[in-house]
Amino acid sequence: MIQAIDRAAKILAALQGSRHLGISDLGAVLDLPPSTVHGIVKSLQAHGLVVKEPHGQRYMLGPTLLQLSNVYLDTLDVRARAMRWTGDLAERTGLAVRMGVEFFSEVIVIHHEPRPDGTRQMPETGLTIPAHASALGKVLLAYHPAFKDSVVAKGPLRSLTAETITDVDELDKALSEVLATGWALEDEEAVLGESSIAVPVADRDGEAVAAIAVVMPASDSPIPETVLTLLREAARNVSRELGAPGWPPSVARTD
Amino acid sequence: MIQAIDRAAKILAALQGSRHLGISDLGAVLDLPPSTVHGIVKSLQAHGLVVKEPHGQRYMLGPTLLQLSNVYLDTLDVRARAMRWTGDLAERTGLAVRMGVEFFSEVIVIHHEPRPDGTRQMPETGLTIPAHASALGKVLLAYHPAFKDSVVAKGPLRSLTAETITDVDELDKALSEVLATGWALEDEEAVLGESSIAVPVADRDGEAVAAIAVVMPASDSPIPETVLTLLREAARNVSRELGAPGWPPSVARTD
DNA sequence: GTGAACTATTCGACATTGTCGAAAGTGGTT
DNA sequence: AACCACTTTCGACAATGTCGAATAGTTCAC
Repeated sequence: MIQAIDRAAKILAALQGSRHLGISDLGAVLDLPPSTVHGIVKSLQAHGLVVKEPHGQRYMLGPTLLQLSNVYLDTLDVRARAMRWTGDLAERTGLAVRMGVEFFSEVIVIHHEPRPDGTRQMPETGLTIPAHASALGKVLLAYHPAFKDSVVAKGPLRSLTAETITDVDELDKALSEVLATGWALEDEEAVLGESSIAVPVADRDGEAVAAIAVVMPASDSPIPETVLTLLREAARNVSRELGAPGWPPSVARTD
Repeated sequence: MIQAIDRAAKILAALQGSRHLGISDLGAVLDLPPSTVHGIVKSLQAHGLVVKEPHGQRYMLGPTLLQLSNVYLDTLDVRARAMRWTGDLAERTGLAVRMGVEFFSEVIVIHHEPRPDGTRQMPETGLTIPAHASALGKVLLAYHPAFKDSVVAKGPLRSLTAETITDVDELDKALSEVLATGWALEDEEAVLGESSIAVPVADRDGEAVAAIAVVMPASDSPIPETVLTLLREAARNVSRELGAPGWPPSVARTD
C-alpha cells in the first residue's frame, strides 16, 4: 500500500464526510502536519479531484469525480442491461426501483428509477445504505456469505429505526428465509414509513452480482403478489441477458 | 506535485478513457514499469477507487467514485438552488434542460433535466462537452475571459460537425455577441439535429459560475421568444437565490 | 484602520518511502 | 501438456515525500 495514495484517498473520504474542510482540519483528521496535507491536497487539486471553495480557504470534492463516476456507471454491465427492465418495472408497479451492489460492508445504489408519478424525487444513485437494514442488502448478504462475514466483522449492526435488525442471530434467520423464498423484505427498518422488497440478479457464473428492489410506503396490507411477480420477472430477465445459467442465483461458496 | 498521487490520478484518467485496462496497458500509457503501476493500482483498489473486473485481470474504475461524486453534487450550491427552477423550466418548455460549469478546458454537466415527454433518455449529468461547440460553453467563455484563454491555449478547436466553430476569430465574434445579448445559441455545432440556447447564472460576486441551457431539435424556425424568456427567468431566479447583485453577470476581470 | 491570531503556503534537509529490475506465480492458448 | 504473456511478489537503492520552521496571507476584534 503506497502511503501517499492511501493518505490521498483518506482525504477524499474525509471530505466526503464533512463536505468542507481546511488544511488544518484535514491535518487533525489524519493526524498529519499541515504542510504534508497541503502537498497532497494540492496534487489532488491539480487533477480536479478536489477544489478550493470559492470564498474562504477550505477545500471540497472536485468535478473530476463526477466525470469518473459517470464512466464507472457506464462500465457496469449489470446496470446497462437492467435499465430497460427497471424502467418497465417502475411503470408497471407505480413504485420506485433501486438496483444495488456490494460496497465494502454496505450497499451502493447503482441505479434508481423514481416513482413514475411525476413528483419531484431526489436521485438516489450513489447513495450507500447499510446492508442489514435494506432489502437490497439482505439479498446480497444471503447469497454471498463472505459479504455477510465482512459486515458482521465490521462491528455491531447499527440501529436506524425501532425495526432495524441489530442481532446477528436474527439476521441469520432472516437471511435463510431469503434463500428459501428468493426474495427479501424490509419493513421500516431503515426509514420510517418506507419498506422495500428485493430480489437477486445472477451473472454468468450463477452468482448474485446485484439486487433489484421496489420501494413502497409501509403498510399493514400484505405484499401484492403482482408486484413480487413483476420484480422477479425483471430480475430474471436481467440475469438471462447477463448469461446466467439459472435463477435464483446459487450461494457463492466462501473461500 | 506529489509524484505518486499524480500517477494515481493519471491512471484513473486512463481508465476513464479506455474503461478496461491491464497493468501492462497502464504501464504503456504512463511509460512506467508494470511493478510500479501495480503498486499504485493496488492502493487505489484498497479504497474502491479501482476494481478488478470479474473475469480476466484487467482493472476498471470503482464504486467509491460514485459515492464521492454524489457528495460532490450535494456540495454545489448552484445545483441545489437551481434544481427547483430547472424542473419548472423543463415542464413549461417541454424541452430538456442542462446546467454546466467550467471543467478544465471543457464544460461538465452538473444537472440534467430530461425532456418531460416520458421517453427514455440517457442521464447526462457528468458528461463533459467541448466549450466551443456548446451553448453552455459559449456563455461561460464569454463571461470568463481566462477560461477562453485556457481553451484557446489548449490547442485547435476540434470540429465535431460541419457547423462547429473551429476558428478563434469566429469564436471571438460569437462571444461578443453573447455578451451583447446575454444568451448563446448553438445550432448543430456539436450533434447533428440538436441545438441549444444557454444563459449565464451569476453568484454573489456577480460573476458567471454556471450556465443553464435548453436543448431542442434543430429547426429552421426562429427561437421561440417564450422559451428564451422562460430560460432567462430561470437563470435570474437562481442567480437571485445565490445572492447575485444583478443579472446578467459581469465579465470577470482577467488576473 | 490597525493589530493580533490564526491559517494556508513555501522552502530545504533528512530519511522514510516509493520505485524499479528480477524472479515467481498465475492464467490462458496453441 | 508445455508454452507464452501477463500479473504479482520481493528486496535494495536512492529518489521522493515528509516534516519543522519561516513566510505570506486571511480573518476577526478592537
